[in-house]
Amino acid sequence: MAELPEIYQLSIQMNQCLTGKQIEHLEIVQEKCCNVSEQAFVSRVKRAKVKGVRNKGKWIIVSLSNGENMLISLGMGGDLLYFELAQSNQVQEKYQFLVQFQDCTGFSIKFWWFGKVYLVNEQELKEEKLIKDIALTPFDDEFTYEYFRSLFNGKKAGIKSFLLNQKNVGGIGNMYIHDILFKSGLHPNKKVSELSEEEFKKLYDSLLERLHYSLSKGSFSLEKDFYGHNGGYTTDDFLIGYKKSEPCPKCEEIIQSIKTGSTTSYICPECQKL
Amino acid sequence: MAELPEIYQLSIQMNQCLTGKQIEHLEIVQEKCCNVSEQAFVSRVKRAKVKGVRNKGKWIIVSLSNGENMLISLGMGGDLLYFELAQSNQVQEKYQFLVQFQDCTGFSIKFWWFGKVYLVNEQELKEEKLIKDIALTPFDDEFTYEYFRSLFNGKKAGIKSFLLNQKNVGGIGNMYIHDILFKSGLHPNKKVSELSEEEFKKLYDSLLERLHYSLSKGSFSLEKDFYGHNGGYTTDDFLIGYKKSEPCPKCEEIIQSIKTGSTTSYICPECQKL
DNA sequence: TAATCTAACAACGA
DNA sequence: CTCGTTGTTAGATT
Repeated sequence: MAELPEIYQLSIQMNQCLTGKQIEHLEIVQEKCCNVSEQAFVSRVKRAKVKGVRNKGKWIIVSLSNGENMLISLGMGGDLLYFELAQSNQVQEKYQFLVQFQDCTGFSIKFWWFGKVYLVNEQELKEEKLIKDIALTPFDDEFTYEYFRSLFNGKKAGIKSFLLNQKNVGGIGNMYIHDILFKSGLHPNKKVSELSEEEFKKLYDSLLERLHYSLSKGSFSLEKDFYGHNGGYTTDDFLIGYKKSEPCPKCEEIIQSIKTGSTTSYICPECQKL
Repeated sequence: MAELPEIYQLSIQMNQCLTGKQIEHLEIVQEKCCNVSEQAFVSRVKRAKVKGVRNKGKWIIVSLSNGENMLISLGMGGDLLYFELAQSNQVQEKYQFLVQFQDCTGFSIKFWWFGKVYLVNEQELKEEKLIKDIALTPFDDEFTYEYFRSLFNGKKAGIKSFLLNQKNVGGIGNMYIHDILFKSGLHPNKKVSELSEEEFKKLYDSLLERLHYSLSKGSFSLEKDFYGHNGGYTTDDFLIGYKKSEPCPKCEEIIQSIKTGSTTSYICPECQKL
């Protein structure tokens, strides 16, 4: 449940808050989350300063002054929280990973289920298979309609499967997708090869509208931002997602939850036909 | 229908017959079969001598004195035939590829569906993706029972799918497999993770027995060897393969043909249970 | 009848 | 709610 709006917001906040800070120490509670040992991790980042923070798809990349990069994936969700020792916002009780800066601030990460913090240098950053093939996100400037449309050339997957594939579009997960498809009038299993130009345009617009709308409200209300504040995009803002058995806001038909491959989908059987 | 016995026999004959001969000219009728143009092919092999011929799985590799290698795949079958100009065994009427040596002998290839003749140097030979991952064949000395048994560690595929995968075992196709599995008492879809040690041993023995037996009879009777002679392993030698509706030689049950994935399988429903 | 690559998809594990 | 790996399947190839 940390998709593009949440991750994007986090990376913006982290970039503003952490840039320039010097790493003092670091704690790895769960070594399985990392690609290197705690010892190696510490020795490679100690005394380095944060050069900047950005996102790539659902990943957060913390670049350091010495060329190292911390790659953070929240997996299925979790809390990535800022703290100030000896201030009101203390370190969260449980966490798997923690960084503390010289000024006694820092951040800790608690994964909900699976998460990762990898350390890679500039060269490894380019080759790291977990992130190298992640596509542009709808928040990127280059994500124009022409670009979006061209992604589909020659493809045959179902539209939901296609959009969730991070090699096609970065940042979309199984939460915002329901409303994006509903607003486009598309069934999750509709083959991309069967979409009309009209449908592609509607899809592009819905995609941007839903994600920007959530971002504008501070992202999802059940996730916390860097400072521990919940977002303002509540379940009331969902159009049909997770609204099983409720009436469709357009046609009053009853919303259904169906199995699409290995994920669940919420659809209006009247508005989204195959 | 050119599997290990046929290909192995061909490569032995070609090695004996062609080694030392110097290439005089070459003709590519269907350029799509090749990875380089006819012009490039000719210039890279002209005047080179045949250093040796061997097989890798179902591929035939003709190595030349100048470091070049011709990689031949008969695909689903075809005729690879020796000729002597001005002798009784003339060039076959239709062919897609032909090599002629200085002594007015040569060979021509007629694919009946898809086939390939690639030209690669020593370096490319190691990297060529079409052949680099092909596993040992049951005719290789290193194909011991211990080796064979170790292939299955941690695997979960169905046994037929596993054996036809050239990355596991080289040279097996959808013809000999029917009798190999029948003789082992194994259903094609049985998971390899569920095989007993007894079954692995029986499988190894059946595998070697069936393939060596065919080779000993000159391989399959509906295929021609390098000199145009048909093999002596006839459909009468099949145990149950292609014998739909006939009685099982062991238990008299009626042989069935079933769909297994995208291939057809012949099984005795009594002797080969899931 | 037969071979293999590819894309898409399902099941499983971490 | 994730993503990678492995295996399966349908389609295409000249």
